[in-house]
Amino acid sequence: MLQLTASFFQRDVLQVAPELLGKVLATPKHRALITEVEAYRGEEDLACHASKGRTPRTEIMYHEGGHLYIYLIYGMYWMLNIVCGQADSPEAVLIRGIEGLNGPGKLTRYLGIDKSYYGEQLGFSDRIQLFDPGVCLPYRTTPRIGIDYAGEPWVSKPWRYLIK
DNA sequence: GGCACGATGTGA
DNA sequence: CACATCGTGCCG
Repeated sequence: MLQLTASFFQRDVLQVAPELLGKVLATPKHRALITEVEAYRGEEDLACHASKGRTPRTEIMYHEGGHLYIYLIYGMYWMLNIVCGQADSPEAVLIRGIEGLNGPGKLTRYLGIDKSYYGEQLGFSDRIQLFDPGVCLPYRTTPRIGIDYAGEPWVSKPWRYLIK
């Protein structure tokens, strides 16, 4: 199976996100199909952490696609994101679900992903890789979860993608 | 330094 | 529905 590398992610996050469905997320101990993702796109997207501008936390989102953006939420759960797009265009895909595990916090706990993965580069890492089984799966979209605070139009953008 | 608040999950 | 639990952004 071919490994996904930088160029795959260095495109508009809205194009990359649906294509991530069905890709295989691999660590030394696990291997699982991605079933659900969400797109966060640019400083103008008030649901995107980059809407607060460039900070130590969001710094990696300003790098070119292919890096991992990891952050802690509710003091308990590590969120796994893949940076997309070109440098200085802060975009990322949140991995929300893998086969057999729904929920972004559950999958990182299961895979053992934490802050130490921040900035890791897909294609160069030996702790985490993404493979392409070469299939395109039918999917549906919905608004993103848990971002009511962002308000319109962001709360209504159909930027959550799930395998049908 | 202090404070409010989450891109969540669990259990009553 | 309550709440655990802590890094981050923002204010002072």
